[in-house]
Amino acid sequence: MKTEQQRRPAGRPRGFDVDEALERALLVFWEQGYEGASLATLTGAMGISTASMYATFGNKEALFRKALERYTEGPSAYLARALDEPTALGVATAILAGTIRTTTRPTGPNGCLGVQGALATGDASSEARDLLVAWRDDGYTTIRARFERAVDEGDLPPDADPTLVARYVTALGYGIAVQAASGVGRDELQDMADAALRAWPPV
Amino acid sequence: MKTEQQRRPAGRPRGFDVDEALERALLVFWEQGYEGASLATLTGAMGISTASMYATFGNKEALFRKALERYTEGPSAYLARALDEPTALGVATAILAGTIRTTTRPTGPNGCLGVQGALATGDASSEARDLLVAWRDDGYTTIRARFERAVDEGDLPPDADPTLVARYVTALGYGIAVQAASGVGRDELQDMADAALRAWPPV
DNA sequence: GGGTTTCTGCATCGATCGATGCAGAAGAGG
DNA sequence: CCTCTTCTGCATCGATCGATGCAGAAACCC
Repeated sequence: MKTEQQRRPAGRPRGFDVDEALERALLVFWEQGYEGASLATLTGAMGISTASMYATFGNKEALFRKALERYTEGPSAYLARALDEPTALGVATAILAGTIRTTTRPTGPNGCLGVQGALATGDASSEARDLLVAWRDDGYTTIRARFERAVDEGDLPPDADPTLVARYVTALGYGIAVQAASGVGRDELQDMADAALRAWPPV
Repeated sequence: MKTEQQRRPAGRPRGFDVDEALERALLVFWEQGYEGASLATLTGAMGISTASMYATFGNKEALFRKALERYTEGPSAYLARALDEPTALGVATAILAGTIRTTTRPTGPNGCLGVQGALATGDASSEARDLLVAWRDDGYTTIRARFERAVDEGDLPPDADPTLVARYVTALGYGIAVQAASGVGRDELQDMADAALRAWPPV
């Protein structure tokens, strides 16, 4: 069994780099949201025509889905790494620090794509909204599972509620994202996060 | 000087109730956001024609502005009331409880209009986005001023930073709003808020 | 009831929305 | 070089976007 053998297609090869185009699209979705990002703006930033976009990615919703995957594995990868921290407090600290870093990058959009990408939408964009609801729920569930493990390991006290702790950290992360989208600076948010985790765990 | 004398206009009187129409528009904006709410959906929910909407409110952006004012004085009025609580902890508790109640109403949209109304938008809706940025900043500034007073009164310890405390409470409020928009239930959010304020103040 | 003023229903505006069709350009395989 | 496959540039699709013009309907003042 060949392992992901690159099948070389006949005919004219693609004239642009798919990864780079997707990155450009990601930045547009991140900054303007799913509904606010028009095809004209997207393809303009991607440097390709609408025909190439449809041939390569399918449609706007599929493009958004792939941009979100790229976001998860790129700017939002701090989450997966944070879960490897040895202690629950370390996990929470890393999550909030990563959130702050990603939502307040000096270059690039402020805020979190998973939050501001499609928080409230019209009927036409309900699929994108549901996609982000599932994305956020995935993140929460993963965090909660990590805190459940912490309770089992004795890292969190037996009376700590993983659900509650996960909701707490998640709420702080979302709150940081919204404030970052409003222009609040990195240092101020980090000071707040430090204080929020000084009393640990929340019970 | 007459005090707001109701000037009776000549001609055909308006055939609908302005307050009720604005309430309907508010609910649409709340649920679908500024960009997601089309004029057709808005006027349909308001029960009036586009001509009546434009004659009465101006345009979509002005309608949104008035809906936001109504939101501030209605569903979001808990904020102003919370500031009257005698202690800083009471203020924070009331803010979070009010946020949870408003963002998880059994009937009506979930979440907070000020957060999900226009968090990220395209260029065409940047005015609405800026309006909500200012709205959130207003709320934060008011809360911070209240905590500054609490420090002066000795209600908060001298080493407490009103800026940090206000950011903390605000972040939790936004986080609650995002989770409510994702469908998280009222009780679960209230348990989280209770735990978050058990260690008080954050320093 | 006449005159006046305002509101409303309908049609429609130009612009933009997301999405396609098509013909020619471009490059790989033979 | 020829053929074949794929990609790209351009034009354009129907639908919907926010926003208006206009004429008739309706209700107030006198």
